[in-house]
Amino acid sequence: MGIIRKTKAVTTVLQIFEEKNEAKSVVHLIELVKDKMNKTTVYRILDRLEQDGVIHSFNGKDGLKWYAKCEGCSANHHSDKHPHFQCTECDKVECLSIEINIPSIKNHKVESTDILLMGQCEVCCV
Amino acid sequence: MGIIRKTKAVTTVLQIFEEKNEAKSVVHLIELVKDKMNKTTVYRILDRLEQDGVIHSFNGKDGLKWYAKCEGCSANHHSDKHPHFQCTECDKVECLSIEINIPSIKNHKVESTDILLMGQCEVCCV
DNA sequence: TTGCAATTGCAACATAGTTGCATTAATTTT
DNA sequence: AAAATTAATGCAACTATGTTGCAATTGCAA
Repeated sequence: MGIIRKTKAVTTVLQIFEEKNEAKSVVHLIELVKDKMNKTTVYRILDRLEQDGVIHSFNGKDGLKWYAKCEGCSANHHSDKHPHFQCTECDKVECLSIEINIPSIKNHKVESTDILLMGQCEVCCV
Repeated sequence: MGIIRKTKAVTTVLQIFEEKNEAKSVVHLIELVKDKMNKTTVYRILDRLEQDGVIHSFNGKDGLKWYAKCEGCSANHHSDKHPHFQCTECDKVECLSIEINIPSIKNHKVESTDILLMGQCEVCCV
């Protein structure tokens, strides 16, 4: 169904994604807005925004759900194909615009991929 | 520290992995042995087996933790580098022995990868 | 077989995420 | 501009996954 009404809560969540082009875990998001809304609301807003293709989700290295807004996102073309990078030191997650070539696998039909690269980010690399 | 004693519980868990070369989610494993041992024990045995390199773990598409035993596993060479394939229809997970080439990323140091391919397996492909 | 440390069971806890339902607030209708 | 409609929210209770402390048990070495 997606977003129908632009409420204060929706605006608040969207602002967080617009401020910085960085992925956020749901847990972190809930913490960020805990004075302004209920955690249930956060979960529901994220669902709706994802259905509308405004943001996309993926799993972090800890198994937690992360969300990010990025260029590739739109209602039709859910950009669930690009890889993500999570820093093992500062935990920051970035969307990568690189293409990773997946060889075809015998008798299998690959429909989507979930690729998380881990290591040291620009800041922690030093 | 790893496995020191070969208890009944350890044997039971190992048998499950030896029977069939297939990955299992922790939830499924707990269900399989729920008459024989406590869930805490299952978690602890899996931890120890992983530390010994007898099995390895990774995240499934649902964010759940999965474990598998496979050729590449050993105490030193924790084969956390190979990709996995999860069927979107029957949920079965397989270890893939293919190599996926990761291009180098500017100012980042990639240390490990977590690659899950999703689609239809051999059986569900028809 | 005895003793000790590893292992297990259990209960209680922690955290992520979901559900039902009454209330509130955007948006549409009049 | 007020009323009506219904999406969105808050709250409490719940489910599921996973962890911890501690007492009881068991594997193994001496």
